[in-house]
Amino acid sequence: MSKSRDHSHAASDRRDWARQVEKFCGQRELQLTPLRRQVLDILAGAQAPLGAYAIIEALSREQGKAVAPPTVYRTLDFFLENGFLHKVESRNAYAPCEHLGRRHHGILLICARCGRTDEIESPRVDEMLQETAAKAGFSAQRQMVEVEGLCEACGKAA
Amino acid sequence: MSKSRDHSHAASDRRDWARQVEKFCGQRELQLTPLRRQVLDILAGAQAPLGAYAIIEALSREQGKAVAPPTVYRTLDFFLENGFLHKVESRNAYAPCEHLGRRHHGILLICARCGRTDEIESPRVDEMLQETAAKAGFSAQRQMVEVEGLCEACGKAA
DNA sequence: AAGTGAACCGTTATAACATAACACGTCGGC
DNA sequence: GCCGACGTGTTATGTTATAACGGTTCACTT
Ligand SMILES: [Zn+2]
Ligand SMILES: [Zn+2]
Ligand SMILES: [Zn+2]
Ligand SMILES: [Zn+2]
Repeated sequence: MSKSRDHSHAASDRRDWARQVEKFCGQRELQLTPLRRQVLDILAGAQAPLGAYAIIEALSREQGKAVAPPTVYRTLDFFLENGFLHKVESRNAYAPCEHLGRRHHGILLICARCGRTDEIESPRVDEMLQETAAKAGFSAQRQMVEVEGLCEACGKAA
Repeated sequence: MSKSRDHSHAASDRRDWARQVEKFCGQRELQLTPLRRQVLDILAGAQAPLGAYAIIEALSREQGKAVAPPTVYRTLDFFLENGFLHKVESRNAYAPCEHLGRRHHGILLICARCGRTDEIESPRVDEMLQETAAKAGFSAQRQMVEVEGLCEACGKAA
């Protein structure tokens, strides 16, 4: 079934992500505290990027008591700073980085129908973007590329 | 001084934008009402993309009484739907489209220092993005490309 | 002329997203 | 024992966006 390079978003992928984050934290001496692990699991268990408040709700359910926004935002900051997560700017949501450990600019493919995202990398796009910006006298530092459309599954369904 | 293709963001550019919007509304029988014209002028008078609440404040000042959010958001929707404005997703702000009348995906260059934006077009980037997405089984419909860095002026200053 | 519907705008309230500021506990170095 | 770094809890607030309802105008119909 699975080709060498697929974009299936199976639960196994996300579990993999969680394991890799764990590994990275070990390597870099970052503290993967109980709270962080809990948020990690919530994110790993989601099929699509979650908003901060969705995480707050999930966490509150699990803990049986209300969790306040700063608690979750701090955790998200930790993940973002360490490159474990990308913020989906057009949706105010947070998606696991699918290329952990590689220095990269992600390109996010966002399905308009099912809401799932896929992250791809393209050095060529990155380069061309740099160049194109440079032609306008602009020196690029950071880039955000989000593409909305239909994922493979939803494309077939439609 | 000015080359055939510059990105100066002079006040004249933005005034030009306002005139063109006016023209388009005439051509397509879109109503450029007093409220819309007022918002248009506020946007045209800004040096950098404005947030909705900045527009609300400007409008409230001009009208001498409080203007409520829906009033402005509806106006923004009108401009967005007709392609007069781009939303800067990474900043929750709204920037004049610098390529009115052309069907295009804008690439926004956002200066981290002065906050101004420049919109450029690149069919090559667009194509490559389409292709790259297609390779992942994804059919792209809309794309948001935002690049943060230093504009020409700020680059020289630094 | 009265009736109808679309487009626009005002108004109130609320939802959704995000951060400031301060307090407390733990742990490791000194 | 003291200190500072780090992580978390808590309260309050700031920022961005939309829902829902009402009223006016105007073009079009009957
Ligand atoms: Zn990534
Ligand atoms: Zn889909
Ligand atoms: Zn444009
Ligand atoms: Zn600048």
